[in-house]
Amino acid sequence: MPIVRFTRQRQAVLEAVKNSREHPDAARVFEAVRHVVPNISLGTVYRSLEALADDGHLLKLQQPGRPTRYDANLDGHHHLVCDSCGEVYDVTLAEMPDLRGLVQHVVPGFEVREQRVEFHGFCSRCQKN
Amino acid sequence: MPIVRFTRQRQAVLEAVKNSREHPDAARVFEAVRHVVPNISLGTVYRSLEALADDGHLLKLQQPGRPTRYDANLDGHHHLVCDSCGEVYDVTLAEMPDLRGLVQHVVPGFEVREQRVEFHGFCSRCQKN
DNA sequence: TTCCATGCAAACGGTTTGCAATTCT
DNA sequence: AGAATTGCAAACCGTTTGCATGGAA
Repeated sequence: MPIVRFTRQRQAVLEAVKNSREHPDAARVFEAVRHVVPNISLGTVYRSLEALADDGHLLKLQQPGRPTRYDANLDGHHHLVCDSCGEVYDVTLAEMPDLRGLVQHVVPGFEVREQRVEFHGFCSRCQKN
Repeated sequence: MPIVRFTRQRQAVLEAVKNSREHPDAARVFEAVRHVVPNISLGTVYRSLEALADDGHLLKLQQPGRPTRYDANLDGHHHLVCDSCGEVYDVTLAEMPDLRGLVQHVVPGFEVREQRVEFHGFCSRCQKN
Protein backbone atom coordinates (compact mmCIF):
# COMPACT_ATOMS: atom_id res chain seq x y z
CA MET A 1 0.00 0.00 0.00
CA PRO A 2 1.69 3.19 -1.17
CA ILE A 3 1.70 6.35 0.90
CA VAL A 4 -1.13 8.57 -0.22
CA ARG A 5 -0.79 11.47 2.17
CA PHE A 6 2.61 12.70 3.19
CA THR A 7 1.43 14.07 6.49
CA ARG A 8 3.26 16.17 9.04
CA GLN A 9 3.70 13.05 11.18
CA ARG A 10 5.27 11.02 8.41
CA GLN A 11 7.57 13.82 7.39
CA ALA A 12 8.70 14.19 10.96
CA VAL A 13 9.29 10.47 11.33
CA LEU A 14 11.33 10.35 8.15
CA GLU A 15 13.38 13.37 9.26
CA ALA A 16 13.97 11.84 12.65
CA VAL A 17 15.50 8.75 11.11
CA LYS A 18 17.54 10.79 8.66
CA ASN A 19 18.87 13.06 11.38
CA SER A 20 19.77 10.19 13.63
CA ARG A 21 23.35 9.04 13.41
CA GLU A 22 22.50 5.65 14.78
CA HIS A 23 19.82 3.35 13.46
CA PRO A 24 16.92 4.25 15.71
CA ASP A 25 14.10 1.97 16.73
CA ALA A 26 10.48 3.01 17.04
CA ALA A 27 10.83 4.11 20.64
CA ARG A 28 13.76 6.40 19.88
CA VAL A 29 12.00 7.86 16.87
CA PHE A 30 9.00 8.48 19.08
CA GLU A 31 11.18 10.40 21.55
CA ALA A 32 12.68 12.53 18.83
CA VAL A 33 9.46 13.21 16.97
CA ARG A 34 7.58 14.35 20.06
CA HIS A 35 9.67 17.50 20.02
CA VAL A 36 8.29 18.31 16.59
CA VAL A 37 4.78 16.88 16.81
CA PRO A 38 4.12 16.81 20.53
CA ASN A 39 0.95 14.75 20.57
CA ILE A 40 1.97 12.10 18.06
CA SER A 41 1.23 8.59 19.24
CA LEU A 42 3.52 5.61 19.35
CA GLY A 43 1.12 3.72 17.11
CA THR A 44 1.46 6.36 14.44
CA VAL A 45 5.23 6.13 14.65
CA TYR A 46 5.00 2.41 14.03
CA ARG A 47 2.60 2.88 11.17
CA SER A 48 4.69 5.63 9.63
CA LEU A 49 7.91 3.65 9.82
CA GLU A 50 6.16 0.70 8.26
CA ALA A 51 4.71 2.81 5.46
CA LEU A 52 7.99 4.60 4.79
CA ALA A 53 9.84 1.30 4.63
CA ASP A 54 7.24 -0.18 2.30
CA ASP A 55 7.65 2.82 0.07
CA GLY A 56 11.41 2.48 -0.03
CA HIS A 57 12.18 5.63 1.92
CA LEU A 58 13.66 3.66 4.76
CA LEU A 59 15.39 0.35 5.25
CA LYS A 60 14.02 -1.99 7.85
CA LEU A 61 16.73 -3.48 9.97
CA GLN A 62 15.33 -6.39 11.86
CA GLN A 63 17.52 -7.83 14.58
CA PRO A 64 16.10 -10.99 16.08
CA GLY A 65 15.22 -10.55 19.70
CA ARG A 66 15.75 -6.82 19.54
CA PRO A 67 13.52 -3.96 18.49
CA THR A 68 13.45 -3.25 14.77
CA ARG A 69 15.74 -0.44 13.73
CA TYR A 70 15.39 1.83 10.73
CA ASP A 71 18.03 3.10 8.38
CA ALA A 72 17.78 6.10 6.08
CA ASN A 73 20.91 5.06 4.22
CA LEU A 74 19.55 3.36 1.14
CA ASP A 75 22.81 2.42 -0.52
CA GLY A 76 23.54 -1.25 -0.75
CA HIS A 77 25.54 -1.90 2.35
CA HIS A 78 26.07 -4.58 4.92
CA HIS A 79 25.85 -4.67 8.64
CA LEU A 80 28.25 -5.27 11.43
CA VAL A 81 26.39 -6.22 14.55
CA CYS A 82 27.75 -6.15 18.06
CA ASP A 83 26.37 -9.23 19.79
CA SER A 84 26.83 -7.62 23.17
CA CYS A 85 25.25 -4.17 22.94
CA GLY A 86 23.29 -4.64 19.74
CA GLU A 87 24.84 -1.68 17.99
CA VAL A 88 24.67 -1.90 14.21
CA TYR A 89 27.34 -0.40 11.98
CA ASP A 90 26.99 0.15 8.29
CA VAL A 91 29.68 -1.44 6.21
CA THR A 92 30.12 -0.49 2.62
CA LEU A 93 32.06 -3.12 0.78
CA ALA A 94 33.60 -2.49 -2.59
CA GLU A 95 33.46 -6.11 -3.61
CA MET A 96 30.83 -8.48 -2.32
CA PRO A 97 30.67 -11.69 -4.29
CA ASP A 98 27.28 -12.84 -5.47
CA LEU A 99 26.71 -16.13 -3.71
CA ARG A 100 23.20 -16.80 -4.88
CA GLY A 101 24.36 -19.10 -7.66
CA LEU A 102 25.85 -21.47 -5.08
CA VAL A 103 22.44 -22.09 -3.61
CA GLN A 104 20.06 -21.83 -6.50
CA HIS A 105 19.84 -25.55 -7.18
CA VAL A 106 19.88 -26.91 -3.64
CA VAL A 107 16.20 -26.70 -2.85
CA PRO A 108 14.23 -27.44 -5.99
CA GLY A 109 11.96 -24.66 -7.14
CA PHE A 110 13.19 -22.15 -4.58
CA GLU A 111 13.54 -18.69 -6.00
CA VAL A 112 16.55 -17.01 -4.39
CA ARG A 113 16.00 -13.31 -4.32
CA GLU A 114 18.50 -11.89 -1.93
CA GLN A 115 21.57 -12.74 0.05
CA ARG A 116 22.08 -11.15 3.42
CA VAL A 117 25.49 -11.10 4.92
CA GLU A 118 25.80 -10.04 8.48
CA PHE A 119 29.01 -9.85 10.35
CA HIS A 120 28.79 -10.46 14.05
CA GLY A 121 31.22 -9.85 16.79
CA PHE A 122 32.05 -7.40 19.54
CA CYS A 123 32.65 -3.70 19.26
CA SER A 124 35.68 -2.18 20.93
CA ARG A 125 33.65 -0.87 23.84
CA CYS A 126 32.12 -4.25 24.64
CA GLN A 127 35.39 -6.12 24.37
CA LYS A 128 36.22 -4.83 27.81
CA ASN A 129 33.91 -7.41 29.40
CA MET B 1 25.58 -21.27 32.70
CA PRO B 2 26.36 -24.84 31.69
CA ILE B 3 23.82 -27.59 32.05
CA VAL B 4 24.38 -29.39 35.32
CA ARG B 5 21.54 -31.86 35.30
CA PHE B 6 20.54 -33.54 32.11
CA THR B 7 16.98 -34.07 33.23
CA ARG B 8 14.20 -36.05 31.64
CA GLN B 9 12.68 -32.80 30.37
CA ARG B 10 15.87 -31.63 28.73
CA GLN B 11 16.51 -34.97 27.12
CA ALA B 12 13.00 -34.99 25.74
CA VAL B 13 13.38 -31.45 24.40
CA LEU B 14 16.65 -32.32 22.71
CA GLU B 15 15.16 -35.48 21.22
CA ALA B 16 12.15 -33.57 19.97
CA VAL B 17 14.34 -31.17 18.03
CA LYS B 18 16.50 -33.98 16.70
CA ASN B 19 13.51 -36.01 15.58
CA SER B 20 11.89 -33.07 13.88
CA ARG B 21 12.60 -32.79 10.20
CA GLU B 22 11.81 -29.09 10.20
CA HIS B 23 13.35 -26.54 12.52
CA PRO B 24 10.77 -26.42 15.27
CA ASP B 25 9.99 -23.45 17.46
CA ALA B 26 9.24 -23.63 21.19
CA ALA B 27 5.52 -24.17 20.66
CA ARG B 28 6.07 -27.13 18.34
CA VAL B 29 8.62 -28.64 20.67
CA PHE B 30 6.12 -28.23 23.50
CA GLU B 31 3.50 -30.13 21.48
CA ALA B 32 5.89 -32.96 20.73
CA VAL B 33 7.37 -33.22 24.20
CA ARG B 34 4.02 -33.44 25.93
CA HIS B 35 3.63 -36.92 24.53
CA VAL B 36 6.74 -37.96 26.39
CA VAL B 37 6.58 -35.79 29.51
CA PRO B 38 2.87 -35.00 29.77
CA ASN B 39 3.00 -32.31 32.41
CA ILE B 40 6.01 -30.39 31.16
CA SER B 41 5.42 -26.65 31.06
CA LEU B 42 6.02 -24.26 28.21
CA GLY B 43 8.40 -22.30 30.42
CA THR B 44 10.55 -25.35 30.90
CA VAL B 45 10.64 -25.91 27.17
CA TYR B 46 11.91 -22.37 26.70
CA ARG B 47 14.48 -22.77 29.43
CA SER B 48 15.61 -26.14 28.10
CA LEU B 49 16.01 -24.85 24.57
CA GLU B 50 17.98 -21.91 25.84
CA ALA B 51 20.23 -24.10 27.98
CA LEU B 52 20.78 -26.62 25.20
CA ALA B 53 21.67 -23.88 22.76
CA ASP B 54 24.04 -22.26 25.25
CA ASP B 55 25.71 -25.61 25.68
CA GLY B 56 26.12 -26.12 21.99
CA HIS B 57 23.69 -29.00 21.65
CA LEU B 58 21.36 -26.94 19.50
CA LEU B 59 21.62 -24.06 17.12
CA LYS B 60 19.39 -21.07 17.70
CA LEU B 61 17.79 -19.85 14.53
CA GLN B 62 16.36 -16.45 15.11
CA GLN B 63 14.11 -15.06 12.43
CA PRO B 64 13.10 -11.48 13.04
CA GLY B 65 9.41 -11.15 13.63
CA ARG B 66 8.94 -14.89 13.83
CA PRO B 67 9.29 -17.34 16.67
CA THR B 68 12.82 -18.62 17.26
CA ARG B 69 13.47 -21.98 15.69
CA TYR B 70 15.98 -24.59 16.80
CA ASP B 71 18.24 -26.76 14.76
CA ALA B 72 19.89 -29.99 15.85
CA ASN B 73 22.17 -30.01 12.82
CA LEU B 74 25.41 -28.63 14.14
CA ASP B 75 27.46 -28.81 10.97
CA GLY B 76 28.50 -25.52 9.50
CA HIS B 77 25.68 -24.76 7.14
CA HIS B 78 23.68 -21.85 5.84
CA HIS B 79 20.03 -21.09 5.67
CA LEU B 80 17.56 -20.54 2.92
CA VAL B 81 14.57 -18.69 4.25
CA CYS B 82 11.19 -18.41 2.58
CA ASP B 83 10.02 -14.86 3.18
CA SER B 84 6.43 -15.90 2.72
CA CYS B 85 5.88 -18.94 4.93
CA GLY B 86 9.01 -18.64 7.06
CA GLU B 87 10.23 -22.14 6.28
CA VAL B 88 13.97 -22.53 6.78
CA TYR B 89 16.03 -24.94 4.71
CA ASP B 90 19.54 -26.03 5.52
CA VAL B 91 22.06 -25.42 2.82
CA THR B 92 25.43 -27.05 2.94
CA LEU B 93 27.88 -25.28 0.72
CA ALA B 94 31.14 -26.81 -0.31
CA GLU B 95 32.79 -23.50 -0.87
CA MET B 96 31.85 -20.44 1.12
CA PRO B 97 34.36 -17.64 0.86
CA ASP B 98 35.54 -16.09 4.10
CA LEU B 99 34.46 -12.50 3.90
CA ARG B 100 35.52 -11.40 7.34
CA GLY B 101 38.75 -9.93 6.07
CA LEU B 102 36.83 -7.46 3.94
CA VAL B 103 35.27 -5.96 7.02
CA GLN B 104 37.92 -6.31 9.67
CA HIS B 105 39.35 -2.82 9.20
CA VAL B 106 36.17 -0.83 8.57
CA VAL B 107 35.10 -0.21 12.15
CA PRO B 108 38.19 0.27 14.27
CA GLY B 109 38.59 -2.18 17.08
CA PHE B 110 35.64 -4.31 16.10
CA GLU B 111 36.33 -7.99 16.55
CA VAL B 112 34.61 -9.88 13.75
CA ARG B 113 33.73 -13.32 14.99
CA GLU B 114 31.30 -14.71 12.54
CA GLN B 115 29.74 -14.12 9.17
CA ARG B 116 26.18 -15.13 8.63
CA VAL B 117 24.87 -15.56 5.17
CA GLU B 118 21.19 -16.01 4.73
CA PHE B 119 19.55 -16.48 1.44
CA HIS B 120 16.03 -15.20 1.16
CA GLY B 121 13.36 -15.79 -1.40
CA PHE B 122 10.25 -17.83 -1.99
CA CYS B 123 9.84 -21.58 -1.85
CA SER B 124 8.08 -23.35 -4.68
CA ARG B 125 4.84 -23.67 -2.74
CA CYS B 126 4.64 -19.95 -1.96
CA GLN B 127 5.47 -18.87 -5.48
CA LYS B 128 1.87 -19.65 -6.36
CA ASN B 129 0.73 -16.40 -4.76
C1' DT C 1 -16.70 15.45 0.67
C1' DT C 2 -14.25 11.68 0.61
C1' DC C 3 -11.56 8.29 2.85
C1' DC C 4 -6.82 8.08 4.46
C1' DA C 5 -4.47 8.80 8.59
C1' DT C 6 -4.34 9.69 13.56
C1' DG C 7 -4.72 9.15 18.73
C1' DC C 8 -5.84 6.31 22.15
C1' DA C 9 -6.05 2.24 24.65
C1' DA C 10 -6.65 -2.43 24.65
C1' DA C 11 -5.11 -6.69 22.77
C1' DC C 12 -1.55 -9.77 20.96
C1' DG C 13 2.14 -13.24 20.84
C1' DG C 14 6.40 -14.88 21.90
C1' DT C 15 9.20 -15.00 25.67
C1' DT C 16 10.80 -14.27 30.45
C1' DT C 17 10.47 -14.31 35.34
C1' DG C 18 9.19 -14.86 40.50
C1' DC C 19 8.27 -18.20 43.54
C1' DA C 20 7.23 -22.24 46.01
C1' DA C 21 7.53 -27.15 45.28
C1' DT C 22 10.21 -30.88 43.46
C1' DT C 23 14.06 -33.66 42.25
C1' DC C 24 18.51 -35.06 41.85
C1' DT C 25 21.11 -38.12 34.11
C1' DA D 1 20.95 -31.15 53.08
C1' DG D 2 21.87 -28.15 49.22
C1' DA D 3 21.25 -26.53 44.83
C1' DA D 4 19.58 -26.97 40.26
C1' DT D 5 15.32 -27.46 37.95
C1' DT D 6 10.47 -27.52 37.43
C1' DG D 7 5.37 -26.02 36.98
C1' DC D 8 2.49 -22.44 37.18
C1' DA D 9 0.85 -18.02 36.30
C1' DA D 10 1.65 -13.44 35.92
C1' DA D 11 4.47 -10.03 33.93
C1' DC D 12 7.03 -8.19 30.01
C1' DC D 13 7.88 -5.75 25.79
C1' DG D 14 7.73 -4.69 21.16
C1' DT D 15 4.23 -4.39 18.09
C1' DT D 16 -0.48 -4.49 16.10
C1' DT D 17 -5.29 -3.40 15.90
C1' DG D 18 -10.26 -1.58 16.54
C1' DC D 19 -12.59 2.32 16.62
C1' DA D 20 -14.16 6.99 16.72
C1' DT D 21 -12.20 11.48 15.40
C1' DG D 22 -9.64 14.50 12.48
C1' DG D 23 -7.57 16.40 8.40
C1' DA D 24 -5.38 16.29 3.72
C1' DA D 25 -6.43 15.97 -1.19
